[in-house]
Amino acid sequence: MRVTIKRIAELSGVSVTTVSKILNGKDHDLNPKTIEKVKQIIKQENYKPSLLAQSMRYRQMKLIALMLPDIRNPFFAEVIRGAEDCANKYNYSLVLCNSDNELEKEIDYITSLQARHIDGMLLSGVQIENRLMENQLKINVPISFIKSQNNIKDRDYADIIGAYESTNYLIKHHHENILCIVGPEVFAHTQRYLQGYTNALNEHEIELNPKNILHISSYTAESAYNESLNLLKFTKASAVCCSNDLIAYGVLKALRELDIKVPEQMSVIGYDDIEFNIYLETPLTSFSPNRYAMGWDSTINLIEKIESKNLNDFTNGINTRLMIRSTTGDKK
Amino acid sequence: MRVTIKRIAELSGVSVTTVSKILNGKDHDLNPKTIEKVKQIIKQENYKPSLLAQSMRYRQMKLIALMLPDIRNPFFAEVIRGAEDCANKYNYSLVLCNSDNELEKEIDYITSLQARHIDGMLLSGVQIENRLMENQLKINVPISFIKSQNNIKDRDYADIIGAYESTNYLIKHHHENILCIVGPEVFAHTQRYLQGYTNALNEHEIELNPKNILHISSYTAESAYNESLNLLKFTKASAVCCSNDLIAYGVLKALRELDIKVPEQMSVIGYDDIEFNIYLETPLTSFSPNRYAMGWDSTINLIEKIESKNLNDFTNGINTRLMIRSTTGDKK
DNA sequence: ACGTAAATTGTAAACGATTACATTATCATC
DNA sequence: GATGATAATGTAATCGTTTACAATTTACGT
Repeated sequence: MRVTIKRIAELSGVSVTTVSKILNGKDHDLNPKTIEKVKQIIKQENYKPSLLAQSMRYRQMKLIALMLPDIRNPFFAEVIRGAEDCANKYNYSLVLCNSDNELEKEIDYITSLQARHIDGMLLSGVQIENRLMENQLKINVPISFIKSQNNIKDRDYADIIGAYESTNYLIKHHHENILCIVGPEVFAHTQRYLQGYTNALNEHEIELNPKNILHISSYTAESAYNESLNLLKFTKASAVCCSNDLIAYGVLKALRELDIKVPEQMSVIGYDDIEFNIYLETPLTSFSPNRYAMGWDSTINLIEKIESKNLNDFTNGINTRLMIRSTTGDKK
Repeated sequence: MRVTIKRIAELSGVSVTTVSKILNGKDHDLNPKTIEKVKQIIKQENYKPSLLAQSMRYRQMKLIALMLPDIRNPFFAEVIRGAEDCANKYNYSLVLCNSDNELEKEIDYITSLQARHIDGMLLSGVQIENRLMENQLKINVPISFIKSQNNIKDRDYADIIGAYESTNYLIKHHHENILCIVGPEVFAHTQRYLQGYTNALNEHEIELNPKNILHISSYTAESAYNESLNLLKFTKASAVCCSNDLIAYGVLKALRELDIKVPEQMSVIGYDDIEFNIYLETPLTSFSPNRYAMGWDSTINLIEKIESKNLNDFTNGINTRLMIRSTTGDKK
């Protein structure tokens, strides 16, 4: 049986009010002797107030839900760490929700999470993201989208910048015919990546060739491998921008199979810069959005909304940049 | 303001009892008309009972804590998916706890999680694992260790089998001088891996050379790289067993740097078989413990303990096996 | 010895659900 | 129309906290 405040009160021979006051430091009007005695018993019984009962009173659970497509995408690991460390610092716990990119699952989660009295919600790469932003769907708790910077303008999304800088880099290295392989259109990330790609082309007055854009059916290496083989076989392009590293992995595998040399015949750029890039045959050039910071900052942002106050605890160095490794080179 | 059972009662002009009975299907003694009316209002108001209040009464939160060293280790992603899918099926949510291999953090978590009224705890690769198994530490909720099979005998741990089969495979391919690079001793996994390695050597009457065993300071590629360089430079061994894939990655990097060819001069075997293995330069031979099943089965095991009943919902195909790829070969 | 202010401590309601038990309504029967 | 059986609904306690407010005790001046 759990030790309750009532039991502590009994053992100390005082009322629960007194114990509660001591627990919450509101003991200015209490006899120091009483305080001493009660504290002693609390320690002795190793008593910890029930977060459940507290939540019941305060109507907040100190619980944040983190919804993402699939934790197996290594992109998320680092983001989650950032989010968890931050949540923890402010006494929140993180509940994990894998949506598998299924809209139905996402909506199911939202309903059941609200019954759970979560205090807020972190969203990354989920389909409802778009709907929520357009206010087509209502959630009665604060939400925060995981992106590389908070309080930023549309133009400053890391996805846009990343795609822009990647494409730009390739153009600077004399590539003109550049493929862009991205995930399904439903994702905000996909759309922003494409936008960055388009921006760069426009800036250099290169005409956008719709055939150079390939939407694959999911953000996995397998899809990318299967679905890009055909395009890569016949393309005249000399470079590819991939909207995440997993896609780049699939593409690299396909290129290997087609015996197209990287970077000699084809330059490849990923996005996310997951740890594994450095262990690859030819380490992958990739845009690094500082995922830990993304997780942390979005969480701070959320907690600020939940508690309606300024925490001023954002990471300072955002540090997004194109990590140039070995899959990219000058066009011959 | 949240819709409560009280509000539903008011709107329907009945008492909360009546509503509660209807919600819980205990409406056999209620007037069908009343039931209809109340159900209608529940739907209209989109009312969901508060899990919090229910937990308060039933004293269970439908919450399971999952503690592991670091989610960034890709080994865990698949395990977590298995655990989450299973938890979800039985209406539990998963709370994530990264312990960073710090005993202090682990113990902190345990205390704070109990205040949170978690119903049970899943543990994987944490230091307290040993202490708990030896009953040096008490937790007042059911716990379950994530391992490859439940209800199994000591000899059947996947770690032991994996190390045994890996070593065995190397011996069969004429290697006799085999290194074993493992993580810190505090981990149960480390100990079991070493045991499997030793078992295999014993079986073939190869004497164990203590110098062939290297404990590195953490389960990361970086540690492995830094701390194995020296050993690899001077060793006469022709093969290495690594107690996880990250270690193998570090070792591969070191070997590349030392210009030791894999598998011609050195065979390398990992453990975990993380997805990335197939994208490596020379895809890594690795023992695959079916991590999804590990997550799922351990969770079933836990929920069975929590609810004291048999769910009979274990995955059937455990399917652990040595995935032979390109980092291993015959000794010349 | 008594009133009063100050110092202590306690009572009870609230948070949102569930449920044993009590109460009220309905109706047939004598 | 009183009685009792049955059907339908409601009361109040409980889970573990917090807190506005009430109550009690103590100290002190007259």
